Amino acid sequence: MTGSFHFNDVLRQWTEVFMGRSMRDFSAFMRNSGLSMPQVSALYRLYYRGQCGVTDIADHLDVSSAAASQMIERLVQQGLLERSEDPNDRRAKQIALSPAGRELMEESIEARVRWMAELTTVLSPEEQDTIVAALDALTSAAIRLDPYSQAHEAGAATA
Amino acid sequence: MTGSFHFNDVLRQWTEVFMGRSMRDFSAFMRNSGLSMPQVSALYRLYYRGQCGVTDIADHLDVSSAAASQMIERLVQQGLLERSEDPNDRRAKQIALSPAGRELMEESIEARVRWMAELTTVLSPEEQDTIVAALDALTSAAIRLDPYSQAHEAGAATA
DNA sequence: CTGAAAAGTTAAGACAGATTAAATATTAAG
DNA sequence: CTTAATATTTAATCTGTCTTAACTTTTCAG
Repeated sequence: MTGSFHFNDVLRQWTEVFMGRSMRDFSAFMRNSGLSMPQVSALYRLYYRGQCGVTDIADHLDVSSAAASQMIERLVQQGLLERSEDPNDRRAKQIALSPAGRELMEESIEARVRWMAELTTVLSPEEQDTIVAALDALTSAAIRLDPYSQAHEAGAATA
Repeated sequence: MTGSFHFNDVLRQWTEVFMGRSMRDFSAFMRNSGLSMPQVSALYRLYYRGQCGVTDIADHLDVSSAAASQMIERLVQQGLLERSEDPNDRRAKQIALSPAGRELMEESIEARVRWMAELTTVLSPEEQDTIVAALDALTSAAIRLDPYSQAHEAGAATA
């Protein structure tokens, strides 16, 4: 049986290492893309939950709808978002990732995947198997505890 | 043998889930603490590598030293950093986390640890053991590939 | 139809953070 | 000692983001 002392110890070490690296890379990503934290947060929100309205973004970022509107406008001009009228309620706008915006999000996730993959190259096949099993278990646990963890599908539901 | 297709698939799913959650929490952390991305990045840099000069921070953030100086000034005023004269070179300043700053960093890491720990509560003891083994292997791989991944010790080197 | 509520945009003002250029203080070279 | 280089700060300016307030358009309740 693995003592819970050891367990938390391992968890903390991994988290420290992972966060240290992620922070560096993420900071560089933001500088390279010229995006601010609220902008990135909005893009991720759209990546994970799909299209939504200006007010949804504002609520998510905890800012006024005016602020969200302005920020979205800049992202639209940069070609990362698409804004269209909601056919069911013409007061509302539908905000969604543009193909370029989606690509940006995918690339930022891919960078993290690449790092993890690189780590495993220095590990034995047995350790790699262990990692697959562990991450698989963690993923399903995360989705069980918070179904919104799953990324939103890209294309429309072509029935 | 675990096929590499399966391996990358598992890696990507975990990364998506993990990043989605981290992004939400991290964004909230920044809003709650009132910090910007460059500020957080600077604080992490100091947490992981310890005290350094203004120019080091500037290089790390890829901004001018004037920008770093101004940003550090705000963080000093907020009580998160301490700035002192370098006794060996009185042109230079030594920037370090204040106790409050260190506490803030530790708390942000702790939040991530808690989330991971919470995930494991819905898993079996066997899965938990697998996770310990996997994260342990990943941590050592990360440190082997990039020794700077390890966090800097808090106290001075006594002895 | 009329008025209230809702969704978003626009405008004006404040602040953070970036840049460049100039200034200060200290160190290093000759 | 003088000059050049280094480390940081200050000033002026620009951009981005936030807020509040005012405004438009559309929806919904009577």
